[in-house]
Formats: sequence, structure tokens, C-alpha cells
Amino acid sequence: MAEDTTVAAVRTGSRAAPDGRTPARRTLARVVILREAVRFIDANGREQLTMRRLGAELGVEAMALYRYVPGREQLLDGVVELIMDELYDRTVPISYVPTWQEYLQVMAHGVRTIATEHPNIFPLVASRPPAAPWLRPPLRSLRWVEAFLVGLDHYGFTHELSVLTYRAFSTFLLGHLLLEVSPEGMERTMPVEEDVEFFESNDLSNYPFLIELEPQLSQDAYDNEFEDALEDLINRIELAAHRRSGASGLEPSHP
Amino acid sequence: MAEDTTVAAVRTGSRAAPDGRTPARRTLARVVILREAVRFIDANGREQLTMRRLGAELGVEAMALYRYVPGREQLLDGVVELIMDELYDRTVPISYVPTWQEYLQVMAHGVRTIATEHPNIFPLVASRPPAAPWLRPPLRSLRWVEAFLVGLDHYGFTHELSVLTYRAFSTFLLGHLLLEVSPEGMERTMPVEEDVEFFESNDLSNYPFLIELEPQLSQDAYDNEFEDALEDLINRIELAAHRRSGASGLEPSHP
DNA sequence: ACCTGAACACCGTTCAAGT
DNA sequence: ACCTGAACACCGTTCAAGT
Repeated sequence: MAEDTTVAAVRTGSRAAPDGRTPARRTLARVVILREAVRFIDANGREQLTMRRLGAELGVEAMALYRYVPGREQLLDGVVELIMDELYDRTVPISYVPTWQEYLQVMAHGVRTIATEHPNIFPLVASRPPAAPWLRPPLRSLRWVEAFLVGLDHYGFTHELSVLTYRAFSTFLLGHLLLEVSPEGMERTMPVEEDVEFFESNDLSNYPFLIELEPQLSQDAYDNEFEDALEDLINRIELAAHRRSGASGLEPSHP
Repeated sequence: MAEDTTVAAVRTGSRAAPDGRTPARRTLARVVILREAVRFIDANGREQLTMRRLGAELGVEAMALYRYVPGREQLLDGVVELIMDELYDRTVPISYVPTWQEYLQVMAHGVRTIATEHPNIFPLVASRPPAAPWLRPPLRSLRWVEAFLVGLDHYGFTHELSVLTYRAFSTFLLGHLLLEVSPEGMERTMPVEEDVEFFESNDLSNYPFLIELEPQLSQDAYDNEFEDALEDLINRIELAAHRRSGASGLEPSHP
């Protein structure tokens, strides 16, 4: 409580002073700063996040933040890590489901939930330099990736199959979720109606197919697409597992 | 010619004056600016692109650019469009290959080539607001998307199947290519060795699985993964085509 | 018509100084 | 130990002024 009150009225450039009490957040600390940054980006977009504004939001001068965070870039890295750790807390404590297929379903939907809850933050997952540069693709929270791999091990995945699975899984998730989330996570660049046809190429009249298919292309089908593609992905992994099951220790517990 | 001489020596903040001639590029124009921006981002990263620096690179004050481009955001949009149009020129004039499966292969590899040739630019494809907001997912060049759809039509795709295919195809490409390209497209944020273990969480010692699988996770397998996943994608589309082939006009010309 | 100079309102970051 | 004030070297963008 008293946590959701300072969200609004930032775009206008107001200095702070939320309601009546002092704007000063008590103990400044790394995690407090990161949490405030998450809240701020969720509310205002990542373009709006500024050291000076974040400081003001915390009742402090921007320079005070440098005691806890080396700079803006690392702050953003920390933000990404924070929401991925949130994912960890949400999905990992779940006791294992019967099959690895269901396990992947749970994990995938967990990541999707994070992405849709933080559409302004999730794109950073793909655009920040990796914390562990060798972890490709990067899902950012080493804690989470470790837990994911432990989970696969629990279902009898060999190391080789685990690596294959992690890669296919994370590629799939980033591809789908970045696209699903990116229109929401967009800063509005076209607030006014001026300079339409500045780029004459944006005129649709030369593109008959686009015109004809616009209604279908514009309609949201993310839920179905995500579920279908996820099932296909799991089938794909299943096939790969069978293809090397002669030597490996994985027995799929599900026909 | 005389086109590749001014690439270097920008990071240092040098003012310009490449070799001996006047730094002034002749006729300033939108496309000249965009091309220079592409070259600059390829060489220096998108973070380094500044209106002032781009102006200097063109032998002109930053403010002169505003005659041709409404602002920095739209400049970046233009850059993305330019490389996607490059893709158009590269793939579309190709006379159609025998099967739609091969057609998708050609298109996919075309996009991949663009992505790997412009690793500093490609991530913008996913992070810019769509030129046509209804085009989801956005591959940015309306010209290219139109041509892609015309191609599908040529192979007998129904409109419904074309939409399904465009979506699956672009999601697949963005997911794979963003991940493949993103480590290259990264600004180096860790130039010095200081503040290691500022984030103690980056210490690997608590993550036995990550330690054990590091050699396999860090090794590049993008080529194989891309080809495998692309084949699976095409199979997936094939199945979808058959599933509705009773009513549709698509006959796959390949077993 | 096209470019420039000067100015405005911001940035991130540094560092000596305050408490 | 923790925060601030002032300063530095930048930004994008505006607008009147030059040619």
C-alpha cells in the first residue's frame, strides 16, 4: 500500500510532491531504485526514464543514484534482471508437473505473463548486452535459466538435449513475445496528424494486396498463434529427443 | 567510389575533414542523408548516431537535416525502411522458383542476409513503432511485404493462408535474427574490468548447471538452427495448407 | 531555397563540498 | 556515509537571420 499512488502525473514534467506527505522515499537502496524504475517505465515508457526524473521520483537528486548504480545502462540491465527474477519467483517454486511437455507449457506461459505485464520493459531483454555474453540466446536472469535447466534435468533431459531445448525455447519466446508486445511498448511517435505523407511511401494505394488483406493482418490472433506455435515447438523437441533417445536417458512419459 | 573513405575516425569525436578535399557532400537530400545514416550506424552503432554528428559527416550543420527529415525518430524509421528496401531489390526481382517452399527459403535467406550485414540496424526493425500500425508483425517495408504477398498469391495461396504464412514467417524471422544479430549489434558496455561483481548475482558459482553447460550454450550454432527451424516452419505451413485445402485453391507442387 | 548561429530546455556524469 | 550544487560536455529542436 501507498505504493501505487505516485504513478501518474509525470509526463507533464511536474517536479514531484505526490499528495501531501514528503516525497522522500526512505532508505534509498539498489533494489528500491530498480523497483521504482520498473514502475516508472511501466507507466511512462522507457524513453521517459531519466536519471534526473527517477531521482525526483524518489525524492532525491539524480546524482544520489550513482551511489547504488554505476550508470544509466546498468540501471536498465538491473531493471531487466528484476522482472526476470520476478518470473523466477512466479514459476520456479511450482512443484513439477507430470510431464516435461507440461513443464515447458508452464514456463512459456510464465514468460508470456511477464512480457505482457511489462510491455515497456520486455523489449529490453533483447536489446541489452548479455550479462553472460556466452549465454545465447540470453534470457537475462541467470537464476531463472539455471532453474530451467535443473527442471529439464529433472525430467531426464541429457545435457545436449537441454541445450537444444533452451535455445529453441528462448528463441521461440523472444520472437513471439517481442512482436506481441512491441506495439504496446511503443512510444507514440505520431501524436498529431501533421506531416502525413511526408513519406509518400506510406501511402497504401500502390499496394493492392496490403489493402485487401489489411483487415486480416491487423486483427490480433496472438493467443491462438502462441499456443499453436508452442505446441509445434514442443513436438519439435519431442522429435529431437526421440532422434537421439538410443543413447540418451530421456524417456518421454507421454505418448 | 569515393563512398567508402569517410567511415573511420568518428568515435574520436573528430570534427570531419576526411582527407584533403572539402568535406561537403554535394546535393543534400533525404536519401543521401539516410544512406549516410546507414553507413554511420553500421560503422559506429546506433547509439552513436546523433543529428549533429550525422550533419558533420555530411559536411553540414545538424539543423540543415531538418529540411529533409522531421526529426531523429523519423530518421531512424527511414533507415530501417531503407535497408528493407535494399532487401526488396535483392530478393524480389528474382524470377519465381518452382515451389512455394523454395520461395520461402529464398525470402528467409534474403532477410537473414540483410540482418547479418546490418547487425547494428536490424534490431530497430523490432523496436520502432510500425509505419503501418495494423501490420502485425511489422517487417517495415510495405513494398517488400506487398511483394511477398504477391508471391504467395502466385503459388496459389488463399488470402487466409497468406496471412497465416506472413505472420508465422515474420515472427520466425524476427525471433531468430534478433537473437543471432543482437550480440554483434551491442554497444560495448563493459570496456574496462572495473566494477566486476558490482552485481554479485553475475557470479556463476551458484549455478552449477550453467557452469556445466556453458561450453555448449556459448557455441554458435545459428546456421544449423536457422535452417532446421526454417524447415520446420515450412512444414508447419504445409500442414496448415492441407488442413484447409478442401476449400482453398492451394495445391502444393511438391510431395 | 537552403543553410547557419545562437539559443532553449534538456541529458548523463564528475567531483568537490556540505551535513 | 550519504546526499547536494555546480559544472562539463553533450543532446534534439526552434527560429530568426544570413546568403
